[in-house]
Amino acid sequence: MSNRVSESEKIVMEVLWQKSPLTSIEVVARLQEQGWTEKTVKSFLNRLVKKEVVSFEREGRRYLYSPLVSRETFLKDESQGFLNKVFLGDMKELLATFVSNKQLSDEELSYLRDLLDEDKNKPE
Amino acid sequence: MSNRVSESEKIVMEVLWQKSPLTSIEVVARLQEQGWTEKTVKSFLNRLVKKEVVSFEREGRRYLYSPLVSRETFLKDESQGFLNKVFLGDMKELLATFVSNKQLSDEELSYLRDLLDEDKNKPE
DNA sequence: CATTCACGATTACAGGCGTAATCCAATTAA
DNA sequence: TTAATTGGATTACGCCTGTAATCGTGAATG
Repeated sequence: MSNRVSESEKIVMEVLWQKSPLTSIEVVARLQEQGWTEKTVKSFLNRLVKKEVVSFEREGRRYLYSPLVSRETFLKDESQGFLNKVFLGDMKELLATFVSNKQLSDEELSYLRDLLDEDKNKPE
Repeated sequence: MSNRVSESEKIVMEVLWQKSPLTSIEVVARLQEQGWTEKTVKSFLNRLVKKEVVSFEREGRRYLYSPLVSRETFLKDESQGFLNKVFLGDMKELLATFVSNKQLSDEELSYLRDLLDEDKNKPE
């Protein structure tokens, strides 16, 4: 099992989810525009490997890093955790909070309706 | 401004949101069933006061604690933060993740539809 | 009054996190 | 071949968190 992925670590994961495998230099390149230094990114890659959410294979003296968990799995787990921790598992309250409070644009609302309609017709 | 409320600290907030003001002993009472010791709860109350999310007033030698932020505000902020950090602000992806993956029961689905219908008829 | 409680305040301490700097071995350049 | 470079591994370090223990003071008790 793997330890939790922190907020900043997840930003690194995001890069690898976009494209992988990548060398550390490539990951650094994609992150330093956002103010991250090479050292910091390398540290994160190390921790992520230790946490077993990122793997690597040697390519000469470099490593090629890849995510070990999919973004979908990660998002699903995070969502479940958020629901449980913040909303005490009360899905309705979570939905109400997102839907009201104008946190949804008209377009998002209609998108959501479509989602629900699809879901309604879904077998099982 | 106030520092972030941690996960465990939020559990203490939850108690105060249910009823307040409460003395520390009362908060302890409501939490030790869940394995928290008196010392730990007191520490959390202290930190929450320092973080300016809980206030107190003296009642003799005791303190009466009250939340300074409402549960609604807190949930809304947390939701916004979650959306931004985990889903990179992509509300549609968040919704899709919750709606699909069978994270919604039939009842929650119909509740959500009702919410949307209400919202549709809402002025502004 | 002297001693003991009760309670909040202060201090503790290990592990995680953000953010690197330093170390070391392999590689490439001089 | 020796020096400089490169890249991962190890170490650092202060702040936050979870989880208390100890301190100090005022109150209750003997």
